[in-house]
Amino acid sequence: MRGKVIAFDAPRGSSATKDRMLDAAEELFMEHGFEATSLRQITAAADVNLAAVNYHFGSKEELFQAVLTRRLDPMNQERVALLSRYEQRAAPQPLSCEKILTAMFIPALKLARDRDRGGKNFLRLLGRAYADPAPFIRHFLSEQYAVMIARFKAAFGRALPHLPKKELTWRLHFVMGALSYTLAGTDAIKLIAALSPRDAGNDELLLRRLAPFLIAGLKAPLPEVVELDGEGSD
Amino acid sequence: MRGKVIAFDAPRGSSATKDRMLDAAEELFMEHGFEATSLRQITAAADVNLAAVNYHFGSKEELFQAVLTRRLDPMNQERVALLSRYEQRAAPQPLSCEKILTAMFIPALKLARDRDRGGKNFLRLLGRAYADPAPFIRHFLSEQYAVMIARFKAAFGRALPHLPKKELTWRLHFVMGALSYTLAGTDAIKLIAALSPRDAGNDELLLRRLAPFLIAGLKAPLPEVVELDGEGSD
DNA sequence: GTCTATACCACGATAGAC
DNA sequence: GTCTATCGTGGTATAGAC
Repeated sequence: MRGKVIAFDAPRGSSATKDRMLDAAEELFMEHGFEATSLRQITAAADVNLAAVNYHFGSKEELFQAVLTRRLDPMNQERVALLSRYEQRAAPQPLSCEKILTAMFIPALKLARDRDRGGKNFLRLLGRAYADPAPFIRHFLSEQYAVMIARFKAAFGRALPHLPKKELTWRLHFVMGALSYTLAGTDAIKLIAALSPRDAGNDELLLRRLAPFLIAGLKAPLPEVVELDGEGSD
Repeated sequence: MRGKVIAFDAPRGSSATKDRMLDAAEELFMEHGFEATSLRQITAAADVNLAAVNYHFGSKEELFQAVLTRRLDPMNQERVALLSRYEQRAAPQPLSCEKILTAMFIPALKLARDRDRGGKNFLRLLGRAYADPAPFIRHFLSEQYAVMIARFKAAFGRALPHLPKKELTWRLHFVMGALSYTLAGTDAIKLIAALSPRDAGNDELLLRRLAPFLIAGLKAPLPEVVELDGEGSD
């Protein structure tokens, strides 16, 4: 049973067991978060021994990273590829903010719709991870996103030439924050269900509402030097 | 529940112990998050016995809620009070989005600056809690925020009369998300440090950059063809 | 190389002595 | 009110079976 009988030219040994662990871990991490999921739950669900996690991945943290990388890496590569395709098509003119944001959203949507593997709940896991206090998660994600973010930042810079670099950095940070938070939300899911029950679980609607909000924010006038607390109560 | 009636001006014995626990818990929860902080750390820092947490608060979860309530409740009450004051002053005209957002931000800033109590790091804890997967945290926060959010939603509704209610609900969700995420971020802190080292730890600058972004998003044009029903909404 | 059984220490919670 | 002792469960490490 747990022998890995691999037909054909399947790669060396580990893949069947490792994949079962990754699948089980992904599902449980999505449901309960990182800290609240125990290795005993994961290994029981995957029908492997408790020690298998440590053998194949080294630790619970590394298992978590492997779960994220498996889908995140291809998605970010696709984002960059899509952006490049759009740019070549529009050349020599720079892309619009709308188009750039589309290049970010479409691969995320594609992942959300891939029900076979992970499906939309993976985005929730990702959004949560993005706000997790654990230092190893933040560090890992910022490395995963570094290349993609730099690429999109350059594209937005061309689309918004009047915007100082500093300001663009901030606004991209806000964009990523709003996106992560929105995708992470159980709140968002409840909102969809409450506002239009027929569309519950429809991430496309969610992103279509988010996009104009973010684009307007990116194009917003520069902050004025106004006293925020110049309001005289007492 | 263990009803503990606190006297008016003579919080005798127990209060000191509870406050020490709250202070220690706040600091440690801020640093490591809820799950990653152990009661043994907290009780050691507060110099009380391990069982004291369970005696005074009932559980780790209830201690966490007590930590949040202590500062969150006054802050949200202040937000509502400030909004009412602005509205009375501007009557009969509705408040601008800028002014409404200011009423949200100022009490947060005030809390951030109150170094004696918690200081700015409390906002980080709050932002994290807002994205935490634990159901009890989400449930608790949505109750804490319910009144305040409803009040501000009505105000924004008057400021943006052309915006359908559904859309406003979504955009307020995005606003809260971006705000929480931004305040939660260690990333944001690093960003400040990287972009303008002299202003590291200055939350006011952060919010002053965030405000125009959010206001533009709130005023953004409606998303195209969102309704699949074909029914006119709102 | 893979996998299993098991031991280890830290965690949250609680009962009962003082 | 406070403390000690203890229980069940958590992540991790390792010795040895296949």
